[in-house]
Amino acid sequence: MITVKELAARCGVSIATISNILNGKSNVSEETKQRVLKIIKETGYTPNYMASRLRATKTKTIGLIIDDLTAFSTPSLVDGILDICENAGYKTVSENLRIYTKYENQPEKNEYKENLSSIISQLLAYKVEGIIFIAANSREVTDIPENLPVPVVVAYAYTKAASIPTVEIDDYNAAYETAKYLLSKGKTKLAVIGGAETSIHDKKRIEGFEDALDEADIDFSKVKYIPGNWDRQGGYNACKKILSDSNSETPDAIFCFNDLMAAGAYDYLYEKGKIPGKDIAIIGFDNREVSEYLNPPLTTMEIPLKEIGRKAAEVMFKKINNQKTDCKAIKVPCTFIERKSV
Amino acid sequence: MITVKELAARCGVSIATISNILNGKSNVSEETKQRVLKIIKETGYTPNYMASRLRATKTKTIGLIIDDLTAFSTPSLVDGILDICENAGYKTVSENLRIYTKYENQPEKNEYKENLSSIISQLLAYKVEGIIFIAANSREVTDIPENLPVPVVVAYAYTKAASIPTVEIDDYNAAYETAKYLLSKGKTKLAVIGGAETSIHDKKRIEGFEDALDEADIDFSKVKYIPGNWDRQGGYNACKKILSDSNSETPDAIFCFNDLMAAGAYDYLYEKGKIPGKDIAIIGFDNREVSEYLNPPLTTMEIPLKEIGRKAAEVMFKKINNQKTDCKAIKVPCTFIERKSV
DNA sequence: CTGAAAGCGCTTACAG
DNA sequence: CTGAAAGCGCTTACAG
Repeated sequence: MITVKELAARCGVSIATISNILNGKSNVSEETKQRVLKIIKETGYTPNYMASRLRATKTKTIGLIIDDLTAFSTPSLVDGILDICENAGYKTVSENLRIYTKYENQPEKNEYKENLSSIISQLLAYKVEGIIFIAANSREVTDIPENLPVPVVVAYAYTKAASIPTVEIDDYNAAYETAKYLLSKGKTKLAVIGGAETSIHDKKRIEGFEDALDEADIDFSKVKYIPGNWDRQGGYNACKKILSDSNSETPDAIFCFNDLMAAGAYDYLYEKGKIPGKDIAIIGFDNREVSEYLNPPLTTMEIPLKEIGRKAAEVMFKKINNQKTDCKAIKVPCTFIERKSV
Repeated sequence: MITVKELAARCGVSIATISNILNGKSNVSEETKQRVLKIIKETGYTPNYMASRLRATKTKTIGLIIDDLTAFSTPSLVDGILDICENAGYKTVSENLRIYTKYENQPEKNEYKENLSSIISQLLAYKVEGIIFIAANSREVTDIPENLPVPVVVAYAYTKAASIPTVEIDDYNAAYETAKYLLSKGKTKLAVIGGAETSIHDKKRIEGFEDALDEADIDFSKVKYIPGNWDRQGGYNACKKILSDSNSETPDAIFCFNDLMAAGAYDYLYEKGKIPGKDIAIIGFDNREVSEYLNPPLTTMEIPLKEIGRKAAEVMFKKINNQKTDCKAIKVPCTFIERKSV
């Protein structure tokens, strides 16, 4: 653990000069610069970020606040963010709230809010130049103060705060496209297994779905919508409800708002001796690993997680560099993955 | 961003007293302690870790070095570690090497080694009390110096360094149990789809498998072993090889060293009009999400990722507290998950 | 182009 | 029980 002081002694210069070289200041002669750089390499000296951050104003680091690392979406989101940050020569420091384990996935809990607020303070003390908040799932995030001294970007969720840009998936268009696809395959008797009625995803997707049907002059009011609680069992139950409703005709396609519920629909169909993709078309959402292992492989919408991460970081750098951004709410398009379930 | 100085002024005490209170020193009168604590709460003061870590010797923080956050195993490992750390009142600071994206998963690359070494320096500058290294997959890790001033623990991989404890899955026993299970189900013509011949996993598992067969007086030399490169396509290919080998009889069970390869074996069986679990028993490994969505649901071995994380952190705290540990290489047992594929 | 000095927000002996 | 002072390893005006 060699310090600037020792390094300076070794190089025969002052610590100020070392610092200037390390920070790319232009006021150092090429000669001493090279000499110092060489000795730095020899000694393996690494500056102590702790110390420099305490003093510096620009730290070239972004703070990451992570709702929960174990959310299936989080690692890829973070990876996309790191991609851009590293390219920009920025470091990253991350804090994991562990909302699943510690707060039962309830951001409205007081302990969660307190933790979040204390973590924001920490990050500011760290002199981060910006904060990216990474939600475990799409929701309205409400507890980030608007008057923070650094820019904030929310990834994978939404916020009403006008000063906080958000980067999300484009639920509306994803559902719109899905409906179009189904129609193009001659499916007209449609049903939807949603996540939860209160979910933002559900609302946006239903809008997109409805608009596509409208354009094709199909009566949207006839499509059955049953929420499936985002899990396999819920998908099973919803599928059961849809198929055993004797008041309306059996649908020829079911759009499930995630792959897990689609798998639940598969379960029910198989149980009834029906074959997904043959007797009834099924479409999923997320393109989780599971989807291509289902039988038949599930046609689904891929969420561009890494891309969302990248975009969030890009918006952050625009803000940091004071570029004009009219990007309050960026929507990243999903990618349709056609497999065998339609 | 109120500081000790302002806080001290507000409380009418010195900054030293504030510090003593915050660090639980016993040399402060109960009265002033309560008064200060109250004002801390009112003002929402949070100490600046940056500054305190620069000065303090005991920082109550553990450094985490993560091979790659996007490895399927990493989030749960980290979650287990955090569990124990938070219980112990320790914070955590993590660095993501991104070995997949940046070094093509090749730890032998020089850039990887340099990055690792610089990150270790950073963590030491951070005054972490210990470092936990979290591998993306099981391998021998070679580039952690033995003479670090703080204890190091390696999770999910192995190292020869005598001073570095490792926490891994118990491959030997997992395979031993699997073989026993297969035998108990009357399966005697066995085959194995391994990962890679050079893999530590393969070696240990084959040992366990062999010992179980020996005990049952079954000739191990007759079991076909084909490496499947850990992925679905490889599993498919390996299964094909096994079933089209005309020199030996068709096996009645195939043990695949991960779930993905088991899925590949499923693929091949279906292609040949055979039904996994009925015509040929298949067993997987990992208990990835995929396994319970396969048709039929895959019998497999669950890797106790969170538990490995917990154990690694526990060993770390033993080391930090100078407790005797004879735990050079801890093996955490896997959990057998019986489903429908045997 | 170079260096002496002040200071970032804390902790740690030490003196009282 | 309390506080003044030194110092952690840097960066930042500022003077030369």
